[in-house]
Amino acid sequence: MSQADIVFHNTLSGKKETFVPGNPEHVTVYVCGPTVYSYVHIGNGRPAVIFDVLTRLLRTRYPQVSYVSNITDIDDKINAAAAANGEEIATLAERYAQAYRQDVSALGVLAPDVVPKATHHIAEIIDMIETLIAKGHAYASADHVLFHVPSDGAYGTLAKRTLEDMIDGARVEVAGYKKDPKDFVLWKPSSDEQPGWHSPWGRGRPGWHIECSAMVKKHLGDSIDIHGGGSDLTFPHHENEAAQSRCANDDPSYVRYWLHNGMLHLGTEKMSKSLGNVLTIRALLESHSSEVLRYALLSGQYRSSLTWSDELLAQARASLDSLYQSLRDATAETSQTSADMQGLKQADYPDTVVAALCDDLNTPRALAAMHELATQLRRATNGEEKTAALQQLLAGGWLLGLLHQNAEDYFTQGQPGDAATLSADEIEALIARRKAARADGDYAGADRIRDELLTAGIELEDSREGTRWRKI
RNA sequence: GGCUGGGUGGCAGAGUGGUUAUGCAGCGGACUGCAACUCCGUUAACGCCGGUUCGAUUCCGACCUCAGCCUCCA
Repeated sequence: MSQADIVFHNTLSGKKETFVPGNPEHVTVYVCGPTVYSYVHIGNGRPAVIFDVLTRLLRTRYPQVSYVSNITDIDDKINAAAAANGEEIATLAERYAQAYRQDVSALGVLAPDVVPKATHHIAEIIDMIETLIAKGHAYASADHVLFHVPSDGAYGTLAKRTLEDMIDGARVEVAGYKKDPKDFVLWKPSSDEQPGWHSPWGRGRPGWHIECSAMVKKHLGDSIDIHGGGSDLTFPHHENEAAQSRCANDDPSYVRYWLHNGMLHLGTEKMSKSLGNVLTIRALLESHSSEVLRYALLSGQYRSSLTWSDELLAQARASLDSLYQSLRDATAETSQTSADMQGLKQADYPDTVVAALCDDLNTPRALAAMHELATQLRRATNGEEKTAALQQLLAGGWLLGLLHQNAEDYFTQGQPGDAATLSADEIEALIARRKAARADGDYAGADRIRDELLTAGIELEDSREGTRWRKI
């Protein structure tokens, strides 16, 4: 019984294509991470979460998946930030690199197999630049090394624009040392204050794009299956990266599937560091649970833009609550969470969720399927049905990186920013007093206690088994 | 200006040439001392104008409009 093909929208063709790995025994994935000179914003979290779901899916199907996601730790903005607060450049970059790992880890993102950094790959970068020069695709000029764009016949095929298109509204600086205005920097000289490494072209540092080419080659090879990143990286970053790699590697199929996620918006505009309209993950975690943030990120298909707002977060929380509510009813006797569902057989993951994800990571459809599974679980009339539905729901939760908390804890521990101030013991004591009042027929007194709790952010749910509570 | 991708019910967001997801919210009912939870039922949509078709939200064309990239950006 063969299962559904995985289909991805490939930026290269502009179409959905069936995913056929170069080597089904070993699938290779590379995703561009952030440049670390400040805390990352929630927009940076989107590719981290999306491609986390991608690798979770791939790993249910392929025996080996190598996932590499870099951190850019050499960049003029890093230099500027370090200079601004009198800090060592490497210290600042490392501090924010660690913060990035913490932030995306909080979003439930599993660590990639390798998280390479540009500064640890200077030798590989220099090697690749030398190769490009030797093959006539790059040249040294005025202490710089430049990639000669017209030397690559395939240039522009990713971003789908011709050289003529680019000359039209070009805002490129016309540096005198460039043979062609579109030529871009592979290596540039450093002043004494700037970080630099010795090279055949003097002390200097790499340009932006070459690090990814070098790190992909080192960790995954000359040709890989999937390369992901934000849609704003398509041009020039990925176009340039692809040009470098295919010219240096003699392999025209540098990347078989290019996947680009859409941007997060704040209001009508893209969330962007340069515009300054960003919400850091760190700040959001002060008033929202990390899982709500992840749910919100998954509530839109990854290629579309997603407008980030308080309403989105409120709806994400309400929706996640409803999934946990069905788990709470079902998991009284088990401590299982989705974290226990890693590494199941393919067939043990729910078909509907898998099918949605196989269709170009359609996470909104996958979430819809999760809610349908939750409904099945609530409707289950016997233990067998209930167990089966529970397993399905939790297994789907694993694929999406949701439902890893114990349902009871989810509701009683509350979330950052909740109004609740009472301790569990105080709440239980009030519930006991209310129970006594009800037993005495003192409904007015019982309701007073319930209202008091509600004011304190605690909602009660009565059932035959007793009264339970949740923070709201 | 060039290139790319959108405009779906109160909100978010899938999908489809005819039976019209899912979540939140709303409405009616059941349950409850009353609520909450849960269950049952239910309202409501496809930017605009043409075309193709027995039939289009779905295909084609024009238009309006929004966003992204063309500079650092996930």
